Amino acid sequence: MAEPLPPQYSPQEHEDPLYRWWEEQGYFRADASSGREPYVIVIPPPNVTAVLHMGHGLNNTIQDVIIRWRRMQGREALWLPGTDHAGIATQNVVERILAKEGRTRYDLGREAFVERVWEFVRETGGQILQQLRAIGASLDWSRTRFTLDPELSTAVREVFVRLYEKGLVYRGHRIINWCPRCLTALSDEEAEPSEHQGRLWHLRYPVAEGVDAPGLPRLPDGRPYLVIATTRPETMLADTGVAVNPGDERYAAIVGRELELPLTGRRIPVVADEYADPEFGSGAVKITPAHDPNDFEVAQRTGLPALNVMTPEATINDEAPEAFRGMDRFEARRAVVAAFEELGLLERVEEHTHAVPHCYRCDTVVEPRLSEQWFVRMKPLAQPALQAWRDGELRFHPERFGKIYEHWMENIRDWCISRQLWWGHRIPVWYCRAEGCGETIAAREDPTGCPKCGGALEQDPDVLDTWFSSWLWPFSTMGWPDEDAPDLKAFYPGHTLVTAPEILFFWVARMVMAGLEFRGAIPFRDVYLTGTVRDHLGRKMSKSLGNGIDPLVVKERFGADAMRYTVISGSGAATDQYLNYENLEEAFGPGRNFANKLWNAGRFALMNLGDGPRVSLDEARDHLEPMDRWILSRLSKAFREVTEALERFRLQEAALRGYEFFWGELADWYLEMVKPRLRGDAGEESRRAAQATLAQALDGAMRILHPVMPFITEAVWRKLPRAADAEASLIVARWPEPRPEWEDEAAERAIEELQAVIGAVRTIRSEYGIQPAARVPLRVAASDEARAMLDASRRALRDLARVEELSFGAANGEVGASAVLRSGTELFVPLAGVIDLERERARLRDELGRLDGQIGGTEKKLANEAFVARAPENVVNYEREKLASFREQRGKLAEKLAALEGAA
RNA sequence: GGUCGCUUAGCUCAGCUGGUCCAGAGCGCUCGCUUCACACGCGAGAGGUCAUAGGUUCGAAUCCUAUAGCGACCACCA
Repeated sequence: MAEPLPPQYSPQEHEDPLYRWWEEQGYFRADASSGREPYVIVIPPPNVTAVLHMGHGLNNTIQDVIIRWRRMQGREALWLPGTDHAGIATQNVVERILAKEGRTRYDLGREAFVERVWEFVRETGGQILQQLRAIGASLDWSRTRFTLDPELSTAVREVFVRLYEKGLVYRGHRIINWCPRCLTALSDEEAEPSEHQGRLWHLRYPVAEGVDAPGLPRLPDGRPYLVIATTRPETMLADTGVAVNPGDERYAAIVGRELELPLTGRRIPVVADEYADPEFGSGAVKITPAHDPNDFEVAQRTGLPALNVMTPEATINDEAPEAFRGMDRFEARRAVVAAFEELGLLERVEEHTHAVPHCYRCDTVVEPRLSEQWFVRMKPLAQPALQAWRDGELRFHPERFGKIYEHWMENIRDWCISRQLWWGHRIPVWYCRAEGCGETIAAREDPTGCPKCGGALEQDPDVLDTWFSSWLWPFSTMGWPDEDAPDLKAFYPGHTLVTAPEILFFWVARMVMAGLEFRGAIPFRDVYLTGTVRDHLGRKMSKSLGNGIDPLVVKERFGADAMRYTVISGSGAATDQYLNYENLEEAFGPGRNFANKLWNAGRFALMNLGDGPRVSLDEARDHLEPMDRWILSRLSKAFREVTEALERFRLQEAALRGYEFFWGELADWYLEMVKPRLRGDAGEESRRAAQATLAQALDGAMRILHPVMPFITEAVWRKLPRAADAEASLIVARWPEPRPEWEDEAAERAIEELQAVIGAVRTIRSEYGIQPAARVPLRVAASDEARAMLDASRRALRDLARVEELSFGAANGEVGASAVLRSGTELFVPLAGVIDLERERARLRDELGRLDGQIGGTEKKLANEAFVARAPENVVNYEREKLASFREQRGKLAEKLAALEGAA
């Protein structure tokens, strides 16, 4: 037979055509009317501007493994794809492009800018979906969604209006996180704290003229003063009070009196509030209601006014003294400190490390700012979502994330959902402009006039937080709010969500809330949290560091299967994975090698299983040998273990178990043992039994490995002789169930004994340098049971251990090497005639002599007091270790020599 | 500051409810192999005080306590 296939698997040749074929055959498409039990995963929609990176590679491979497995189990499997419009992120990208043209979004105006973003999205958006095809993701492309699709926008609007009508959406003046660069509000989750080496300035506020303040320290001019501490001195310009603890004796006398706020000429009162901690600093705290959330609350309790001294860009506005107007906030900080110092009002400055929030999109320092925004009241939504977890309906993998979820849910705060952006879902709220009307309406359909007075309406200029559409994703993608939509009925609620722990609060928790609120059911039962892909130095992979790995480059060099195997076998749930971007071979070579191993098993099958239909196991049943029963037993157990691992979301374990079965059991042992039978050495019946078993084992191995390595397994599987009832494609082939009737403990023990004997003989061969081609005699002393097992396996022993002749009985004063197995079986390999004893003895004596010389030399060196005293400690230790190692080697050599010299 | 996690061969990691793990894999390393599927391979081997100190137990890498180092998340201490 001519060489049928090249000895190296070429993923480039097979992967994309296979994917196209699967897609054309419609295997990815879910049928809402099949009536089969569904299994649903909705993709965490990547940003529409995203390009594939390893994080996506990991996350989507995990989802694909799960969905492929469930599809093979016969479930109506739906994995729904789509992208997120990603408000700030996308707007920023387009603004940067405009900036290169020297323009801003304001130059274009709102309408033209939004159109420009759409253009950008249409041209370059969604390429990540194409890239997901390349790594084998079996997504149902007929159901691709985008968060700004008309249907999804309808859902967003419906939800907003419903919540508004229920009083769960409200507008209010609050301190929010403001990004002075993006010029928008951010949610608490979007303001990311990072450690910052800052300072704590202690400032003196003198009491107002005529206020008596016994017990306070005094300035040189005799006026008493209070000391307050701040990390943001520039905000003192907006102070409207100072708070002390009501129980603080030191300040009891001046509560209700006034202070003179330096630099401003304003007088501000001292108020009593629990917020002031007597233990911290001086116990007095400045209150800046417009620039700090806590101060805002204090002000509400104590009736202090709020004064805003900053523009949206975070420069000082006209509310502040003239000297500071127009300054940037950090410039103002320096100026304020300098002014205090000049006035002798700067008490002291401390170094102070604290967490400063930064914009998660542009990393600008966030400025807390008083402004009017829309909020969702979260407590009523959180309660049932928390209960779902407590009742065990919602599960996290790994479990510990449940507690994190609980903690967040218990301490949930209202969600700021308005954004001062242009790209996104416009807030469906209109204000009546008619004098004295003041009507505000939230509407499902654009209104034409004020329902109350008929006056002209103006729509709220803001858009909704991106996550306000994302939290509806599990059902907005399925036709909601149409409760009769077929997809919604068939595929909601779904089953599993796979995502990064970072967005547990942004997204996961909110989806659970939305699912319960609007559909009365949680959107998924299992939440699998992925780890982070890092480089070999433990850094997150990022564009700016240039330490990323492009999955498509990996695909090109190693194949998508190699990439998939690497990420699945390389990390468990919420466990970070370290990949060296400078050494892709190290990271992905093993996966490629494994794929190649599978390929070659396919070649082997082609050469040995013949062209006809597969020999069935039933047909061969009466001629199965122990090795056949062994591999079938192992196969059944692999089916069970891989399935159990998948059920417990232990994908890594499933992949490694499949690897071990295929390579360590099937390829290393069964394939080798069965070769003579396939050649026909043991007759036609034995040959057919071997063919049937091998076909079965390869078939099973391809099935359990398919979810992890879909391409190579399909490529191999379709080459195997076809069983009578074979499916059209491995992707829809039935997931195998354990076969108790195959499990055979006696066969397993027999083959284990055989493996141990072969291993021992190989060790002896290797140690004595016996020529590979040379065959050795073997004598075994074993229990009757072991003896019977081995006797039945003479052929395998002859081939795998290159044993000339197997006999049973003890050694009898002969020259040779012996070994004792764990089972108690003793074996003896006579060496006379196999190796040139005289030469081997001479060689060993030579080596012994050389070692003795080295040992002597080292001993002498260590006996030298001057050396031990003067040489560095590590050098002396090195010599000692060397000596120990020489002695060990000598011992082994002496043993070998003794064996060669035998009893004589 | 609070909560949680991690610390096992040179490297990256498995070891699930304590007992065939007198510790396993992959990579790397050493030695030997063009053995008729595969050198992206085959065979053999070296290499580990399971972070440290106590404790529970007949028995602990596995449970408990403390300590150290690393990491994550949360947090308004100005």
